[in-house]
Amino acid sequence: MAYWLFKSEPDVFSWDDLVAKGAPEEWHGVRAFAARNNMRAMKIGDLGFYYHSNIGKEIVGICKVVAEAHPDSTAELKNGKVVWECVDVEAVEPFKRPVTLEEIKRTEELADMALVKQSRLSVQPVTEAEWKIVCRMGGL
DNA sequence: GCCAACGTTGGC
DNA sequence: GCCAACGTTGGC
Repeated sequence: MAYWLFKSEPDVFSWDDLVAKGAPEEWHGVRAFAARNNMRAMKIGDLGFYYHSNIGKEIVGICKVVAEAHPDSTAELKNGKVVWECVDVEAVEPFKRPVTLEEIKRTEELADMALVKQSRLSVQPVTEAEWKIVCRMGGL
């Protein structure tokens, strides 16, 4: 099983919105190849952190992949072909306390996280070691 | 296929 | 609100 990190601007679609929905959410709107390729690599059951960008700048909970990559219904075709894809995710569990970007930057073992190194990438891989450390920081 | 220009993201 | 970083687009 692999671990990931999903970024969302909370004023567009927040963790609370995902919880309130109580159903799978299509992770549409990603328009970057690196992020799309990460989604293509996902398998059902993979877990991901849910990160609030811009507002909060913190990891607030854990979600899970419930559908593998499929065409993004909000994207236009290019020359009749699908370019952008997305997975479906569902809320699993909130952090007892959010883990902020600032804390992550202060933590030596997390200095290599994509969140720090490639701040613009909206769907990122997370290593198992990073996953465990952040979960502990989040009170899980 | 390269690379300059442009647009967007996201932290500060 | 600014600006740096970086990914994409499009001309050549």
